[in-house]
Parts: sequence; structure tokens; C-alpha cells
Amino acid sequence: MPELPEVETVCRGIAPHITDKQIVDVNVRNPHLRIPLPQDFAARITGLTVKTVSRRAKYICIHCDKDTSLIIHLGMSGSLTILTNPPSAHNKHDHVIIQLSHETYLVYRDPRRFGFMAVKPTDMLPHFPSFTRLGPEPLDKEWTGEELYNAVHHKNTAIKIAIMDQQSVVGVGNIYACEALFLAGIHPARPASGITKPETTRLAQAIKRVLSDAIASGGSTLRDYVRSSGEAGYFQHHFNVYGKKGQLCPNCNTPIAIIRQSGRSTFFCTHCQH
DNA sequence: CGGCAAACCTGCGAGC
DNA sequence: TGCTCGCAGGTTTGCC
Repeated sequence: MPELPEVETVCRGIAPHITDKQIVDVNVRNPHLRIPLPQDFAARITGLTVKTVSRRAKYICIHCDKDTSLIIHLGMSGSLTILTNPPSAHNKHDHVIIQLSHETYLVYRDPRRFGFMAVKPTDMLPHFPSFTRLGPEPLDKEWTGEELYNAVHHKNTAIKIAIMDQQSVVGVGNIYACEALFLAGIHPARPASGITKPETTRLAQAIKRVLSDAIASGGSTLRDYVRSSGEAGYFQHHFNVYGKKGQLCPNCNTPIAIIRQSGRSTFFCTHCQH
């Protein structure tokens, strides 16, 4: 999926098209998402008017009137696109079509179906199970290396695993964890407990920088991810290490190494990262 | 509690 | 050309 920059790009992309519009029809073509859509999903949101769109971690929150919010997670392969004509009936991974007023269609596509949608009372959102254990937002000004240090210094796990743990800090997935550790010059397999305060300061700055730069580029497009407009993001062209096994480090020309951590590929430079 | 593997799915590219 | 294998932006669960 989409990590934080892709989710943020989706939110910014859909907001101007759906804000202040009314949901006039909901077509559930396949309710079998990671969390199955309830029978009454369509009935519960039809007729509502969209007020605001926000993001928490990698979750998209579409706040409507009547104290109702639609929560969307894109999993690994999900996308949300805006169409101004009825979508084709043949796209077998277009699982939910939300038709809004003024000929606007919000299409939820997710080939792997690791994502989900849920309807919640807006005032209950903080108690939504997926939200209760989320850590701080890395792009908040208040989030610093000190917060990161406090979140990870007691963990025995590798620093890369620690920063991908959504309880430490939200929004950092496999790509941006690799890229941030490269920018900070930290070896991904170091125990989190051994990372010094100056290093967490560098790492927090690197996380902020890589996430903000990626947002500025419209996110990264590898396989399925597209922006709400259907365009690709282009931050993938700025990767230093992710997906670059065997290619040369932009700093020192050492071939980029790959290791496996908790079942995920980690790319790094053995010379620049200690 | 911590840490890791597996599970949930489909698609695609590499290699034979 | 066509098959099998491995791997893919995430999260949760269950097992030691």
C-alpha cells in the first residue's frame, strides 16, 4: 500500500471533489474486504453529505454530517479514484462505487483486498480498535527525535522494525523505513535499544524529510498505486536504496545490499549505514 | 509482554 | 509459449 505520503496524496486529491457533495448511491460489488463490509453499509452512508476529509496514520477519514465517518484503509494494493462518468462494469477489482451529487464517482479498487472500509460515529473514532494504539504523527511539529527515542530505546528489536511499528510512530512502511535509515546513516539491523539520542534526532529528521519530499512528489508509484486523478506519483525516482539491490550507492558507489527482516526486504548501504 | 511467522489475497516478473 | 516460484507500499493473530 500506500504508506503515509500516498495516503496523504489520496486525501488531498479526493477532498476537493467530494467535499460538500451528497452521497446519492452506493454500489458494493464485492463486500469481501479484509474486514467484510456489513450488509447495511450502503444504507448507512447513502444520503449523507461529505463535510471534511482527513488522514490519521494510513487511514483515510471521510467525515460526513449526521455524526458519521467513513474510514478507509488501502491495504497493500488499494486505490481511490475520482471519476466524472460512471465507471466501467468490467473492472473486477473495483469493489465499491460511491456516487455523489454532480456526477462524481468515488471508486475503491483493491486487487489484493487487504484494505477495508468501515462506518463509524465520528465522535467514537478515537475508540475505533485500529486507532486506539496508534503512535504520533511524524509530520507534527511536536514530534521530534526525543519522542522517537522514548518510543524505541527500550525495544530489543531492530531499529527498522521499530520505526515500522505503528505504535512508535505512524505512517512509516517498508519503503520509507529503508529510505529514512539511509538518509540518517543508520544500519537497519541495529537493535533499537542501542540507538543514541543524536541518532534518533537524525532519524526523526530523516523520516520527516523523506515523507514530506514524497508528499511533494505525489507519493510513489510501484505497482497498483495511483493518485485520485489516475496519475502516478513520481517519488520512486528519488529512491536511494529501496528496490536497488546491486545498484550503486549514490554516496559511495558501494552496491546496495538486501537483507530480510521480519519477512520484509530491507535495502541499505553497508558502507554508509552503521 | 516481546518477537517472529503466518494469514489474509491477487498479479506480475524471473527463471526454467 | 507456458509453467512454477517468489515477491509485493499492511495489519492482525496466534504461537512460542
